[in-house]
Amino acid sequence: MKDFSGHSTEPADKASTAGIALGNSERAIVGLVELLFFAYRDFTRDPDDILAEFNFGRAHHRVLHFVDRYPGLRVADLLDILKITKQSLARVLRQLVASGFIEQRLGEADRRERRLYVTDSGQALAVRLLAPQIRRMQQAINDTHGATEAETVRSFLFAMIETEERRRVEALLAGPGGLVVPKPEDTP
Amino acid sequence: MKDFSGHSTEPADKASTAGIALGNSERAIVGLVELLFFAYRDFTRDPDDILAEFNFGRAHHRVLHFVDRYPGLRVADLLDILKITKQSLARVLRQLVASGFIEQRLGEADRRERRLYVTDSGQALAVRLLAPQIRRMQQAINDTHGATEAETVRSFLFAMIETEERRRVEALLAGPGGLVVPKPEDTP
DNA sequence: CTAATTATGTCAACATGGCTGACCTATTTA
DNA sequence: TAAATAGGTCAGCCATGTTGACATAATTAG
Repeated sequence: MKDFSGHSTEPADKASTAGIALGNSERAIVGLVELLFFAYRDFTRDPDDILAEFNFGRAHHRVLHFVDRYPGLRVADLLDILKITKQSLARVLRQLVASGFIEQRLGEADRRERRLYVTDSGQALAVRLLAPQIRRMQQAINDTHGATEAETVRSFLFAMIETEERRRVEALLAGPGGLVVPKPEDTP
Repeated sequence: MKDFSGHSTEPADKASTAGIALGNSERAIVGLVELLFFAYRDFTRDPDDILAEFNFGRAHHRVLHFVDRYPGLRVADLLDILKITKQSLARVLRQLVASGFIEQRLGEADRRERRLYVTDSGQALAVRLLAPQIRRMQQAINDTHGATEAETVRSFLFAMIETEERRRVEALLAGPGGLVVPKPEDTP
């Protein structure tokens, strides 16, 4: 293992901008931060191919999923869940309704509301999109065995990563020097 | 608790599209899938305000972070980590170099390579962006105590969610009926 | 009963950050 | 010397986020 970076040797004392410096315990956490990135990267990748068949994107997926899971959801509820603007939601929701995956019914008690429900085809698509994510999550949980808590979390997040990618991520997280400098013998 | 949805009563048998049906164990996993969504939603939210000061977005954050953590990274390595195209990377990388947050040096062994390094200001920004994520992650780990593995993961993901949001997320995950139908007494 | 509030929708314009496809320059390697 | 590799660049497209302004219908408050 080479110590070449200049960053890894200094304890990030230069972080004067916010008055924050990284200590040893903080640096240990960074690996988890990165694992969460990789986990989410691969987790969201699964449904994208299916969505492409319908010319849909992730925004459609999110809407369809939550309407499927929580039938009768109002637009306001969705805005609260997704934390996006009404206009952004309207665009994808309009397409989902036009495509016959979601339908709107007037609220019985309050007729200003448009309660959202998936149609049969909407439910079929929702389940199809959910399936690979459940599979990956299930496997991640199963792979997470016999460990203390931080290790459980680490194991869980790692198992969320695409199988073929794990080697590389592991190498990367092995520390600065894991991925970079592929030919250390050439350095003069 | 009311049973009103029509979806929650049926075990999603209609998922004939992919030949997949959700069983009870699968449905139990869906909550984790949603927790991961909420966790990542709030996790990525933190640095966005800081980035806005510099007219940067998440794409800049990712590049800056990985270059900070793994100094000497090559463009090809970044493409592999981020899983985006060369053109997408080039856009944000160009801005980061122009703004003086990242600098490029020719590879010593192979002079086709442009090794990437953060400047002092680049490191300062990287640390500043990382700090709230470390804080949240640290707290999520700390809050995850005394539990079996699936519960540890659940606890971990839940603790990743913005504090004020947890009540609502908890209510939502309490099952169909948790968030929707706010006035059940009005239904005829 | 009128006025304010609420739920929702819509138009227009803009920014970010993905993508494809084509093409170019150095440099290294076969 | 030719091919492969690392990287850059231009041009255009698409998805999805943003603001701001405004409209309609229904409910609720005074």
